[in-house]
Amino acid sequence: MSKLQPVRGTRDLFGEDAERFAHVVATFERLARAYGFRGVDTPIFEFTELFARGIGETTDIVSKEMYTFEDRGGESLTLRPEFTAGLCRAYLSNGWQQLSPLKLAAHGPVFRYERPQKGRYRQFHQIDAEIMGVAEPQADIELLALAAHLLDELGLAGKVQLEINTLGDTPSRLAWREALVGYFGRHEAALSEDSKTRLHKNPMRILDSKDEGDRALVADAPLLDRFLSAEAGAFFETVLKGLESVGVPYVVQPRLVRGLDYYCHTAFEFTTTHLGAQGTVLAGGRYDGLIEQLGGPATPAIGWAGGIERLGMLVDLPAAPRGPITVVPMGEASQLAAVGLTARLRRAGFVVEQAFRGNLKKRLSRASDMGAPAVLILGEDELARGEVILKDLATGAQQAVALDQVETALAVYRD
RNA sequence: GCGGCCGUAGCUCAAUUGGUUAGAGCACUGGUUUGUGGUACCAGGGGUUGGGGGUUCAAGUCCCCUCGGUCGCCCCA
Repeated sequence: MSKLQPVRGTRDLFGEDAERFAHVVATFERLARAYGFRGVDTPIFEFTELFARGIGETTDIVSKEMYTFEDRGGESLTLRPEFTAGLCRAYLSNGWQQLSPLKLAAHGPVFRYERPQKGRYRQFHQIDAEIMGVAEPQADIELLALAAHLLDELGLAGKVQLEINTLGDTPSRLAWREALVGYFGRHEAALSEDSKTRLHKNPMRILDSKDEGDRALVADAPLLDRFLSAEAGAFFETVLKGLESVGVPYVVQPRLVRGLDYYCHTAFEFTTTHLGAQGTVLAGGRYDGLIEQLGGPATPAIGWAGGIERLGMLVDLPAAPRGPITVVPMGEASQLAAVGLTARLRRAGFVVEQAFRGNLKKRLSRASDMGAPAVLILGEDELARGEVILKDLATGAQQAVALDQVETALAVYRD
């Protein structure tokens, strides 16, 4: 291997990988527009403070996974580990309250310092959808409908499952959390080492543990139901009914929680069993308190993010587009004429490439490799006659075409 | 951050118990055909065996460190 390695956890996107990636993004952007979302781009770095306050100091993401650095002016900056905090900041910075309710769609790189694995990178990419300023469960339903629709369009309907839960409103969540701390605290000795840590940092995560001993305890752990307020319960019911109405299948997963502090009410994950340990492909939830916590007015909001690499690994490769019609000059005098012809055809809207190296065999071979449907051979003889040879590479048939009639003859190869 | 497995040409892989100049297919370049592709045949270029150190008469092969990948944990998209 070369000494020039990419940074650990990063990779170069090219060829098939790039096509899969672009396919996911293009499908997302098309659907987001159809659902009335507006595209937005925010910086890939923000003040560290934003993420620390927004996501939660004790979360793994903030406490050990951020790319944080001091710039030359002495400011502590952080490469974004997720989209939501930055979008909320933009919402407040730009006074987008006036546009509320606001539906936003974004995509781009995010950064987390984790141990890389398949489907897990240090620079990875997300598509992201957020609805800000809507307290009604209709926003939850619409956002989930978009997610499900996207996964359908990507051909993943059979490969993913929607798991959903409610984390309740703040009072119910706090009461539940306290009950969990009490319960697991009484059984602390029996907990796994990881869960002992979770007990103090993020007790709800114990519910997600894969440790067998933990699972036995989790089975008898208090459920949110007991603490769920009537309003929060009704809210969740409405969301579930909405999903049924929209035709989105789901599984209620009472132990589903989220790792970021700002979530409340609806929490969900689309998971797959096709990616090994990296099962989550798209996930999100409601975060009614976040914008206020960042110093803005109380603003209900909900959003999700999907991993482009993970989705890309699951989708079937989109059909390869037809290659370019290839202009093949032979002889020095033809070279200039070919450049002109190529430019003329490109401006006329054709997808055109030139093959100007090697012998004719080589040039045709290259055109063939690129998937060219046809080549235009322009030699000295043809040039003298004011013609070009049009050869169809699928059939092998070729014919002489007057130079000023090329566009017409190529009409059948238009996309 | 923890544990396991792996690392030979651009790609996929060979290389007896450690034993001469590390091989093959695909790809690439040239030729058979100085102007006719997808087939065939011929020839050629390409490697400090991820990197560093050690053991040995001798290391791709054994040991240590390191870098990277991968699987599981953790976490998450």
